[in-house]
Amino acid sequence: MELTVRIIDLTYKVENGKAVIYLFCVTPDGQRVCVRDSTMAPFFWAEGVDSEKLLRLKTAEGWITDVRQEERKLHGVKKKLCKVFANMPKSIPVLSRLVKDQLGAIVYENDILFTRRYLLEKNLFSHKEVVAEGEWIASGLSVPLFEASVVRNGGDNKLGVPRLLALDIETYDSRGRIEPDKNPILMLGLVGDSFRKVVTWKRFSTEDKDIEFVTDETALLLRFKELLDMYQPHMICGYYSDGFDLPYIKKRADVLKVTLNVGLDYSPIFIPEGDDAARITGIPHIDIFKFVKKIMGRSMETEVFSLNAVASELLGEKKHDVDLDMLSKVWDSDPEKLEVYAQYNAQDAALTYKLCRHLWTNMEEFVTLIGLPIETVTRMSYSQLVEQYIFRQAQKHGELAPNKPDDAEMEKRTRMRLKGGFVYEPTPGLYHKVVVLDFRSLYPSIIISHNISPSSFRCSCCPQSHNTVVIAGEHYWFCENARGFLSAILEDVVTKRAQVKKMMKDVSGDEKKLLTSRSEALKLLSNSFYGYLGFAAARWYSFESAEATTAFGRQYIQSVITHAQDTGFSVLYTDTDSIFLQLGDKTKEEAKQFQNAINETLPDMMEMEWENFYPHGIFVALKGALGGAKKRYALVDEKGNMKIRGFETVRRNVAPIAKEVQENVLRIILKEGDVKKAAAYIRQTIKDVGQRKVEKEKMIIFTQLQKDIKQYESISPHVAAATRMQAKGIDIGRGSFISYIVGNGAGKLRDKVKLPEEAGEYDANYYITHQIIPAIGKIMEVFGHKAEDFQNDESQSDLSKFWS
DNA sequence: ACCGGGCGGGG
DNA sequence: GTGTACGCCCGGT
Repeated sequence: MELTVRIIDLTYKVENGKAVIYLFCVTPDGQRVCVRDSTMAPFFWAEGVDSEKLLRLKTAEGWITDVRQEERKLHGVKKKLCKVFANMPKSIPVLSRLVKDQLGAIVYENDILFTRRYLLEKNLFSHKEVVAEGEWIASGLSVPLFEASVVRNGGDNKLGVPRLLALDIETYDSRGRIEPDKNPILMLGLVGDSFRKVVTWKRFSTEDKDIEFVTDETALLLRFKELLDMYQPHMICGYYSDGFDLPYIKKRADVLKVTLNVGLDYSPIFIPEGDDAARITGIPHIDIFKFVKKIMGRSMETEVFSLNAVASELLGEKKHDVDLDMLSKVWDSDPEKLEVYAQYNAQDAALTYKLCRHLWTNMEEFVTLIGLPIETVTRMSYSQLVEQYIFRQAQKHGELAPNKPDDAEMEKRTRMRLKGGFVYEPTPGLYHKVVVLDFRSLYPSIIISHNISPSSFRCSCCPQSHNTVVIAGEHYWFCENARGFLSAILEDVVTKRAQVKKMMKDVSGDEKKLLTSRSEALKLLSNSFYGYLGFAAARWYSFESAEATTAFGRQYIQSVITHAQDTGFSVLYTDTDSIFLQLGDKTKEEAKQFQNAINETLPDMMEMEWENFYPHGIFVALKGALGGAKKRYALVDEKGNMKIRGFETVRRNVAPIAKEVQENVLRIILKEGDVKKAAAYIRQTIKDVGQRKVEKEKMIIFTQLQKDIKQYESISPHVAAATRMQAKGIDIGRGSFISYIVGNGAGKLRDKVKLPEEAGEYDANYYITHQIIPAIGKIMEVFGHKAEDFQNDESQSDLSKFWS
């Protein structure tokens, strides 16, 4: 019979000396089943050795079972190879080493995980339809088992919405230390589809029917298994559950000698070394933290990936505000107060559940793009995603995967330094009628247009090619006849994305969300190709390709600069892929004509886009800053929107008054074009601050403690504030938010720090010289003002009256 | 500038 | 599991 299912997880076992694949699957109606396939043998490739010799090779555990002659390409070059089959996956590293060392052969693809090899060889994709031919057999698993003689790709239909369960635990902790061997799990929160539960083992009165009491920690662990068996999740998720929740649960089960055989094959939770994926056989586990940090983080605002920060940004929802450091004390001596902690626990699980749902389409798009299981894909870095994607395509094209670099090669590669994009430094000043144009996806489009690939680099057929770029006096050219493998793949990704974007125009709702996620996944993938080429550990590493990509990029932007100047535009600033033009006497229409003219000279894949037109903008010098010139400008468009880059307005540890003054100064200059008014406004504000007419609230500096108070060597203002908070009985540690005011008084800054509620008068002089002046100084210097102009005038003498 | 080491998340 | 994260920040030189 035939069975149509979607793979969600897979593993292999050795049975009677043979590797057997177990595919954990979901049927179209949501049943969990397992498909067993014992038809594939592990193999690797060998070059430069004959079959006879190979077949004689044998070790105690491993031997070669078969050798077949086949042809494959490496970087486009055809090779005659031996496909070497072995008795077991684990024999592969041993045997391939012997083949290399004793027989002098070159070996390829001898480090491919067996489950990945299986999916590649059979062209199967996780979460997409697969068809198995075979029959149901007696199952030793907790789900039905199907023995397959054939498993094949069933098309592009995808997994429906899976049954999901989020988990979170609260633990006893002794003075902030996590000691799973000593301290028990106090609460277990589970949230699923119309499912919510907190299990705990100390009784307190509550109205919440989702809170369930058990006798002790052992009972809590057993209840966890029961609930898993009852709910039958397709997947489970947690927040940093690879590094905390699941290892903790596993450890407690070991300590208490509880059999926690939650795997669908009755195996226990598997915790690897380090903080890699915690696994439950047959139930994929997603660590939301990992996926957010590695993949989604790039397109997010937050720099902190705590559950609270991530949930706030993505869901607009926060964790419950409870004092977690008190949990252990409350547990010991005041259990009636435990309810808030149970609610906190449930909320954490709920946020994790919602995040997983929110990010589902993003995760699934990557899964169906790469084809590997969700458990793997959600933990991969960009370069791994690119590599796995290339690997899958290589298979289709009969291309071998190049070997990973050895230690010596790695070292060599890490020392290489890439020259980046071209920056045309702006002259500080106020500018009017600024047009910004930028290249759409500059690097991907260059790689495609110039056929940049290891296989097309310095081909022998077109040395006179005009597809050449010169780097340090050397000619780099790429073939004009044969399509390079990597650039062809990348073109395919970009083309797919264009199709998806086209489709997006005609749909809405869930379908639109799906296509948006697909487009984002394809964009992230295509934008990562360039970085991948220069990534030291990459199989398809090509420093020349990476170098050529940035070199062509510099060439393009420089030619745009020249062209712009020849056309009579004044170039203000450029960086890598964007150019800022001053219109002067010219019109926007002429700038558009210029843009069109540039586009006519560009290859098809490349395009200069109209970013925006800005009536006014200022550019500020950044002398003395580390790392050379940085973007520091402010522009205002016709709708009045300000585009501000590189000013400290965004920084947290600056007083609101300084942010306010800076924003207002930029607004007055950009929108009203009145520098005198801005200067007058600054003088007035400084005067007001000097006379303390500006309210205290605007002087509160807000920051976060990066480590525990004791660990600070020097007492900076925020540490002094933290110490004061601690003295008041507030529990302060790493991550605590600190707010303070610099008060009037003598001595060092740290002696003047006051908490907002205890502060009397603020130190006006400090706020003027250390907050306001730095925020506007660089801007006003552009207009010939010196910082002292604002400090030495009458406001300062007014201020002096208040000095004691 | 260049490196070596340590950390993130969780309680 | 046919393995050995990775990128950033800090402090020292």
